[in-house]
Amino acid sequence: MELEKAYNPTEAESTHYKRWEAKGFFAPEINENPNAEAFSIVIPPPNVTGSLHIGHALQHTLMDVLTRWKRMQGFKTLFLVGVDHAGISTQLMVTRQLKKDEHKTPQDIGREAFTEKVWAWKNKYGGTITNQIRREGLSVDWSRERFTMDESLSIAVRNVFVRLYEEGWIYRGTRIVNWCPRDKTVLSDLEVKEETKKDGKLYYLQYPVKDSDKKITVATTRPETMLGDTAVAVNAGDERYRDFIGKTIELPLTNREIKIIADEYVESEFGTGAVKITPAHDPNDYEIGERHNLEKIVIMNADATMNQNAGADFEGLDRYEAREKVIEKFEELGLLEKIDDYEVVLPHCERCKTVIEPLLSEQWFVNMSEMRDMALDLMRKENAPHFSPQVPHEKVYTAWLENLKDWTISRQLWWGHQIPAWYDEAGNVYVAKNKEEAIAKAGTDKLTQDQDVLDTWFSSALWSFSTLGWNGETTETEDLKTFHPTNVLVTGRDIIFLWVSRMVMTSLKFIGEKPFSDVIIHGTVLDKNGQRMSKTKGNGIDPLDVFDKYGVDATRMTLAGSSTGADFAWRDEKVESFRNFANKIWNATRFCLLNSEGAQVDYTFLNPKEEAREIVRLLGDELIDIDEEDEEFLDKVDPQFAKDNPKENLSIADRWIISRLNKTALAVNKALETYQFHEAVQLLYHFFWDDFCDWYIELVKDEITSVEVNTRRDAARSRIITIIEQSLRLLHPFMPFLTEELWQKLPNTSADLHNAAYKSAEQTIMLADFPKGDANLIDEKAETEMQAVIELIGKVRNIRAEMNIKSGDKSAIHIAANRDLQKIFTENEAQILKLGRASELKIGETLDVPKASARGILTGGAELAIPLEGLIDFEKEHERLENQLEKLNTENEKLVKQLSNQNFVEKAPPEKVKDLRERMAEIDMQTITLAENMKALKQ
RNA sequence: GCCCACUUAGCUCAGUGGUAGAGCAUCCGCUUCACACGCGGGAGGUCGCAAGUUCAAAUCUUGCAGUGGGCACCA
Repeated sequence: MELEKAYNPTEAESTHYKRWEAKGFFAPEINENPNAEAFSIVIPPPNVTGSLHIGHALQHTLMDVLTRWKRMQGFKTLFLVGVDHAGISTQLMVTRQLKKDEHKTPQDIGREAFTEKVWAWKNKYGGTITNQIRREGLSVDWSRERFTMDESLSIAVRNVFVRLYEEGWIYRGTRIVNWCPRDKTVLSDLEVKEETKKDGKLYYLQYPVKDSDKKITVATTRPETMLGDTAVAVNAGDERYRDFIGKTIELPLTNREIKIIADEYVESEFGTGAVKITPAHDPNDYEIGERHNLEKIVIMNADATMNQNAGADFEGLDRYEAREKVIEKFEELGLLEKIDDYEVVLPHCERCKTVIEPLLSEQWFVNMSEMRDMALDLMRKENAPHFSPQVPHEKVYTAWLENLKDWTISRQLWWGHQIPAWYDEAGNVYVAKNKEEAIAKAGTDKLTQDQDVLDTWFSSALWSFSTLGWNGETTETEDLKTFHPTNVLVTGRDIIFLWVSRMVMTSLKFIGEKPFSDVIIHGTVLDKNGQRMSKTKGNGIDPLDVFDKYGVDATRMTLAGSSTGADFAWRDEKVESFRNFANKIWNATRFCLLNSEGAQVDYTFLNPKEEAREIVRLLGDELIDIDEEDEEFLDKVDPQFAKDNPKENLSIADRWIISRLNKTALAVNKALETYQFHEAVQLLYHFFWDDFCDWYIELVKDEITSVEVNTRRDAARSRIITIIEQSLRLLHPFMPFLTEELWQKLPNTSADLHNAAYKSAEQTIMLADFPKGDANLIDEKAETEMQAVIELIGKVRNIRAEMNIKSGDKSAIHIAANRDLQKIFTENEAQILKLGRASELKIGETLDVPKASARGILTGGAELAIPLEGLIDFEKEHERLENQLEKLNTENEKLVKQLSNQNFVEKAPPEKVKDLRERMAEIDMQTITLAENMKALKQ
């Protein structure tokens, strides 16, 4: 079989996903093992209006890696997908569309027609994000796809609302809220973003005191609110104002008189020490107003224009026009003391960036204290959920809960879950899960439903269980039993409060258990200059462009390979290097397939001990007395059998790569267990590229490509192809498309390679058993021996490069070494000759080479020399050796210093001291040899 | 104001109480029959600054500086 010369992701990406989805591989039902342990993840539902951004791609990759990994391990796996109705965003988007297409506002067409339009919009465009999720290769179960406004999820919302209301935790009240004049809705504190405005002003207004020629100066950043003032407050301890307390102010621009009151809140040192009090337009003033029973005058409309309470001169003006006019008038009256430059921090609507107006308004709230305590208890007693990284998220999460305020849940929108509260003609409220029940409660059918909808996060808060079938009426479902609590939630830190904490609270309250065990908080993808990506800056990275350019798998590797939890700057070069890696995998496989005649994927080629155990069984235990832990055990089984059976005839390189493979597999599993995705990526990258491609393939190349047909060659071919097969499995969770594409091409891959839970499924790598790694196959001896070979070849290459020997010129290699090393080098003679581009290898106890030789020192006291008759530049060689000597000396100095420190020798662990002594002995030996070599050069 | 994180090679980032790592970039050499999206070989860091703990600190502690983030805010 011959593959294209380079991996082309497009085709693999378009074919495999369709098949996986069509064959039902993503659904948990594919798992045939009735006792399989469950593993579940729910996706943080992206906005239905949204399209994929790079942050999604990161988050989704991590979830899919975990899911695919667990699925391959035989877990009954559910990766639940769904989208969020995203109240405000969606409503704004459709409103914009309506204006553009029909020049109408939602009010023009009415609530019913408008929501119909939104549904139509949702049905038409809502699939954008889900199609992009398919493009990413996510192994989500589409048969369980959910939408926050699905019937069952909506029922859940209403039931939760009713129950919290009945228990007294949801209430309707009049409070100062965050009002967005542009979206014309209230927002929760979490949807408000503070921004510093450097060119703000602080206005000093003089208020005349009644029956006096005195004036009190108040400072304010929002002078227009003075039209709603109902008091001036000072601190009772403030000498300056003591006599004014209880007196009356004639409030300019209005016909009102307001009192001067004393309140602790006022800090005498700040401003003028006197504060104008506007209870209807400032949260602190509201508090003061409550304490002093002040009138609350609302002076603005929903769009932040002034209303009639502001007076005829101001009614209809925008708040900023009103501000100017108030100042003008104060100036005219001679009551404007001064205007200072002042840095103000203003709340903005997170979505539309409009300055928030604090406004007195009647809204629905949830008092979270009970659920908050449940969540805090869970953290205290079970340390759940476990955040990863734990620092700083656990602390931030806990601190936020501890200071939790009531949650404003009503929104003045039409798109969302309409609040299940009805009012009779007298204005009495009846909260019920539907109109019929409300009628029953009210005893009349003359009811109107509350016009507002719930905060989008109210339904999201139920996501972990509402998606599994719980809706308050149906409270036990098979899915809930099987998949709840979910295992892990992967999300960004910006929604720890908005979503994570609220899911914990509602889940504890309504299901009686946590929604998930672990929370992985991933980092933020920044642009290449380390700046946050934003639409306004236009510095965003479109993942779809990256997919097109480099392939989905390379993108996934890049994302998973970034340090878990840390922010990182996006670099196309990084994706490029993983694109190259994908191509490397492609070509390594291509090479093996070009030489795959007679080969088959067969794991016993990689597990000689397992095979040998079988031999023992075949031969009968009584014939041989062996210890399976014995390193030389294979040889003792039956030397002749081993010789005849190529499966047993493993070279150092074979045992080495098998050892490396198993170490890697063990480490990858461990890394994933602790959510160290980048660690797993590094391990796989280096195993495959450095160990497997750079060394193993090169070492066995001649054997594999031999034209002579024999069982030994075929065994080598099977071995290398089996290593590829195992590597592809390890890589699959990260690079699903490439690995499936190649796996399908390997000889002899079939459903037999599946995890036992998927035996009936059609063959696919995504159901293959994930390699655990076998500690018994780790062969430290082979690794040490291989290290010696690698070191030797490296030294030879180094000499050849530094001495400018042409790659076509072959030279002899002379080696002096002890018996152990001699044996290793002899066993690998062919490979050393090939990779060292050598004509001959002379191995002995001592070196016997001409003066015109380049020398090298190896670990373990071995030396090597390359005779370079006529080629050697003595000056250059001397310099090269001098360089090496210098390095050794530097290291030696450190060691001498350390080892002559009595404290170190006495207090450091003996093993450490021994290591250093050995290293020093090694250096001594090498130094002597080097010196001799240099001397020899000069003779 | 309070809290937190980060500061390691030119760039982007790993990393562990015990001789500093990767990718990219850079330099040298290779059309070596899987791959130039490649191969081989180099160069490059007193691990932000200062002090402390320790036999030993890039790693732990404290302080400082810079950068970024969160929370709370005074009219």
